[in-house]
Amino acid sequence: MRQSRAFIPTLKESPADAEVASHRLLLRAGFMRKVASGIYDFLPLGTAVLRRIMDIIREEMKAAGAQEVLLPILQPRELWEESGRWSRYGEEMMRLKDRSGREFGLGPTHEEMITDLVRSNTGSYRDLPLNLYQIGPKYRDELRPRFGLLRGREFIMKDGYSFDRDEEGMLESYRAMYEAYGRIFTRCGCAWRAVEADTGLIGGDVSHEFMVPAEIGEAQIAYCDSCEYAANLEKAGYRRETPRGPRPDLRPQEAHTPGKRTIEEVSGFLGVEPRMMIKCLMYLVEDRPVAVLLPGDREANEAKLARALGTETFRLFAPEDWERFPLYLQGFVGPVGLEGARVIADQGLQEAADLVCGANRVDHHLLHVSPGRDFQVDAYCDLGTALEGDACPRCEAGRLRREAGIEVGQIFQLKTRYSLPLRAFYRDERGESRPMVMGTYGIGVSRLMAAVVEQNHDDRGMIWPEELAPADLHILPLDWSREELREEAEALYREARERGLEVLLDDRDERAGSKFADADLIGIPWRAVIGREFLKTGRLELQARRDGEKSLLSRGELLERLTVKRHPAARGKISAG
RNA sequence: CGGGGCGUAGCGCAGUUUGGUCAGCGCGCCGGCUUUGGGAGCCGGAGGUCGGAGGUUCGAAUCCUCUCGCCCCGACCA
Repeated sequence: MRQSRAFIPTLKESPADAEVASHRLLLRAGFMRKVASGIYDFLPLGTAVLRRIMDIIREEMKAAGAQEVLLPILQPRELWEESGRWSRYGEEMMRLKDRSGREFGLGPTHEEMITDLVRSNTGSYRDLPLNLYQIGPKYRDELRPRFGLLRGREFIMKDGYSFDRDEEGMLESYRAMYEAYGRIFTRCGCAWRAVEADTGLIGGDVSHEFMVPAEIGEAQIAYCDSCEYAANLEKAGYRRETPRGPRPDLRPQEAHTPGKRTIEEVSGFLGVEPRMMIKCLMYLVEDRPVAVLLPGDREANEAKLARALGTETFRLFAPEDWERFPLYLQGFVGPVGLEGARVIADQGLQEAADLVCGANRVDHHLLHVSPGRDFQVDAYCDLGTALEGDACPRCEAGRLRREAGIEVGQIFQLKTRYSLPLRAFYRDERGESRPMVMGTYGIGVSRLMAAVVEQNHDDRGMIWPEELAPADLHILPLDWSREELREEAEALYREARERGLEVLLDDRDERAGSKFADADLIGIPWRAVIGREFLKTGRLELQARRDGEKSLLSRGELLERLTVKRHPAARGKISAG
């Protein structure tokens, strides 16, 4: 590609509304442009990178036995009624009507569509297993699109679905996808981590997320510094230490705590460590009050709470709830003598003794309280959020660490979550009808592109990993008006392309500084500089974008070196478009 | 949806408090000359219904009302 004719509108200044590196650099380097909140055009360079990511995905999917399909974005309401998600998906689904009033949704995901396709075209155990995937745009009307490609309303996604005869088969499909995902993210130049993930109430019981560590990541993960354990914070377990005070023999005793409502205030006032207190949170669960108990130093984890309660319709008491239930005194609620509320407690309190909690009387707390003896608990569950430094739930020695990450993929063991309601059945060897056992596997393709930039940039621009770069070589003749330089650049351009390299030739009549600045911004991994050195010695300068390392080479040596570096499989078929 | 902020040329911004030489600056763009290893200099030029609608006024980018869009924080989130 000749840069003079390429559509690469770079910007010297950052657009004002770009906060994170990937967003800012992708705009500045002319890879994309914003159309509306959370909606972007991909320009030629951005498209080239997406194409390379998709090529990697296609190769790995093919190797893992999956077949590519392409399903409509426009999905009829009736299908979503069948799975119950037309109403459940809520405002996040973009909806529209055709001229005759028929309703459609723009696909946020394709479980219904794929299940419909498979159920009506497979009937026998001989048709299974089946693993289908597609790559295309998805639509989610996010409450708050942000960070450019990291949370958009229209984005490119690879979504895949496996259909097996039974659970063992599904586990096999799941494992194959897990491994393929690891290869994909590695080839994309990412440091990544697979973590155990929450499935919500929808997706069966086992799920993994693939996380790319990044400061600006919206997901929080916990991992063990000693073993392989890693989990989304919503799911992360930890080994509990039971808080037991020195006097479990004493009976509860009231203490005057004037105006002390928070754990911190009471702890300071009474000189008791937060972990020796009972945090009592009032939740409104399906319109009824529930008391949620935790050790005083723990935050409640609402994803875990949803699982424990078996519903997602709950909220922490709001001001109007405190008014509606005047029996409960904000700041002084406690489980002892609490009336009219279910009580669920974190497992960490199960064997605890001699703690401090609210007395259900204004300005008073209770000392020497022991669960079980002084109050009843309806259920003990895992409700707390893991903290940095907690003991690992899997191994003896490990401590948990926390990290922020960008979720670039997630895989689910769906089992029969969709095949039952959508009646995707097959006949087994004995002619009996059985539901297909499914898995679903997603990769945020456009988000992955942004995640790669978050991990691969410096203050001057992006630094593309070789497999994803929009080109393999960037040729910079520093003075286009000098014929010798021009001729050498043209020769290199021609010969590099003959060797199957994708090349960007900066044939613009620009000054050296501008060419360097744009080249740094765009981030093609290898740069051939043709300038002063060539005029003096006939050598070219090969520079690595990542570390700036330079070597002086003849044209032939330079070509040889790059041809060897080039990944043989992924190149050469990208130039269309 | 709650809180905060912002819409003025392709991009970045000043001007709005106090209505009247306020249609401006830098970058970019076009033309010319000089330059040419890290975003050059000089000269000349094009480009804006000041987000939109309505109102107040002799007069509105500026004041008022409504509206649309965008960003940040929060709530929420396969």
